[in-house]
Amino acid sequence: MKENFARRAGRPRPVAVPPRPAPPEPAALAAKVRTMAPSMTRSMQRVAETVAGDPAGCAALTVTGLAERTGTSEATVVRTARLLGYPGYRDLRLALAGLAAQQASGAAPAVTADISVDDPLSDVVAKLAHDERQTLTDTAGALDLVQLEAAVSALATARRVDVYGTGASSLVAQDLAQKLLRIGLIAHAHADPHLAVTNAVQLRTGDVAVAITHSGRTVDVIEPLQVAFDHGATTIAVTGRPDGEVTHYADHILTTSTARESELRPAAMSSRTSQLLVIDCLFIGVAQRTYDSAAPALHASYEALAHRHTPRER
Amino acid sequence: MKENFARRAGRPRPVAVPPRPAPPEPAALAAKVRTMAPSMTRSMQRVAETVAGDPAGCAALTVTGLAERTGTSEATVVRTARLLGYPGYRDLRLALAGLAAQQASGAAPAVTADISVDDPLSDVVAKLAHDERQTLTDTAGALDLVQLEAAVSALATARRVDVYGTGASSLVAQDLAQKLLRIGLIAHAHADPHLAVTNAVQLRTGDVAVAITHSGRTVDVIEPLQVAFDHGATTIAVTGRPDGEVTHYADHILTTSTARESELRPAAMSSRTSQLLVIDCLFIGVAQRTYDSAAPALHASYEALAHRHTPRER
DNA sequence: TCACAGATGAAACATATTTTCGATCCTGAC
DNA sequence: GTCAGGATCGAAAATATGTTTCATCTGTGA
Repeated sequence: MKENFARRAGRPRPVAVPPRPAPPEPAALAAKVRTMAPSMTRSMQRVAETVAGDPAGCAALTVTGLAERTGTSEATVVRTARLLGYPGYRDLRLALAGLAAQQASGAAPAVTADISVDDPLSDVVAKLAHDERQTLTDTAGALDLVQLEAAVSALATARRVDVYGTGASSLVAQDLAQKLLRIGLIAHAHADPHLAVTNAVQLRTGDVAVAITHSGRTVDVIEPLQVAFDHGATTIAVTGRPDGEVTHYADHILTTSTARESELRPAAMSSRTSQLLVIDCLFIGVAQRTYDSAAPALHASYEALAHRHTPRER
Repeated sequence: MKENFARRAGRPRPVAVPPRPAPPEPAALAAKVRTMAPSMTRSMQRVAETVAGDPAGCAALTVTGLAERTGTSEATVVRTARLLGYPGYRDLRLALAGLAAQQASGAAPAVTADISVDDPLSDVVAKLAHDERQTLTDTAGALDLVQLEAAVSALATARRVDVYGTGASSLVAQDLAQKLLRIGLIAHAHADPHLAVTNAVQLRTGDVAVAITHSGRTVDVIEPLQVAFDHGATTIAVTGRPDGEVTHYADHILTTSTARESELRPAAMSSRTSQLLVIDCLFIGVAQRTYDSAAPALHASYEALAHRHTPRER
């Protein structure tokens, strides 16, 4: 377009700045259409209305397509675009795409409902993602930084770390243990309650036991924690119920948040997300405090895994 | 080429999914760039980064302009657009305009600084939560619903389900298996690659094998999936690399998103979040389709656990 | 070092947009 | 009624833009 002017300038014409009275608008396009409508010719009005009525659809059309759809010609479409303040149809189209995107992103609050049996998969995905995001926000907001700090300090200096979790929480427990192992700590996750208790007996002052239970009332997790507590270990509870029985034997309590649940959305989902966030915070905190040993350890474990991958493709 | 490989592995596969199911995304473009970046050539990466970094600016450029700005050629720009899932540059440009509009209209601009060694814990919590939220949004936006639907259908009617995952992904694999078991499916997670292969041999048509690997190149996971594939099972890959080797043996590919990573924030974190979301979607989808048997099963497993909790307090 | 596969850009080619220009349609005067 | 003058409009030419081809280049493994 710049080029157009340049080339066209076959005649002297000094440096006259083009009129350009209206800068291209972002989204107030419908308004513009309404203001301009009276000064438009019939065909142009048809184009303008079509465009204002279905930005998304029109953004997908070429000049020719839009001309056909409105029963006019390409020239008219371009003229309309000019009248609306754009240098040409191309730019109108771009603005249209923007408008469509805005409309689409604005029209997404309908996912707060519960997941039901006949929801299409697209809704399931949106709702799940939304819920988990909500859970993360809640958890992060409710985390007690003082408790977290204390828990991190205990872990960072621990001689040995035991983690207890059953059912869905056992995966979280394993995750924590795996991560701590990777930065050189001696950590173990116990899913079997008997072994957990057996091992808890070994713990003493300076060791750390972590119990992960959403309900705060899971016997299989409370028992080993109590044993560890009684043997002098520092105990940490990660639970959704800061008043649950598990907290009786916990030096530090980290509260995970609870989201609304339903038949199709069992507790495991959002509580797991919440627990994992807490675990990650613990891990990063510990890694920071033991950075000198953690960094090489992380590197080493990465290197060790490399050969388990097929050679690069590309 | 994906399709080629699948076919080459030679076995009568009835209805293949349409070759180009990837629909152009509206706004989850930065995410797409990140997932695809590793499989891009240098010049293409330059283009992708430029585009992701300044959507508004790039939307104003023509192919030639963008080629100049990135120091590449028009051909490369078009190739990049194609790789990102658009039919051509024109459509990428349109998407860019949409993205720019969304960003401009107050949508949260990415303010993610990296986590560093001396961040206070409060920052760590906030950054982690923010990142995971971002990951969820990206994953949900990039999930291919057609593939998801197909995967769900396969799982819902499966005689038996095997899930493969190693390292951090093994936890996700276990999670999926646990969940499916709870709604009455016969599912098993294999962390040991030998046992996984041994068991994969048992699979046949009507069975389903799921491989979970972020890198898409984890041998221990690819091998059992290939065995399952060769034995006629329906295979599903949950991976962050839609072009990884694992996809050669996958009937359905579910792409997890990749977030920026750093020393203190190992891959495991956001990829795990992403994988779990996908897993949950699969689970809910299956539960919906098998509702009549799933609902009582869920209830039964809940009841069975009740006595493992201490009697209600308060 | 060589051979090869893949990456890259210049230029040919195809498509989309803009402009030109003549046909048509309206309006109002006679 | 009809005719002049001007506004409106679209077909098609002219131009810009996007896409494809193909030869060259670059890096990699034997």
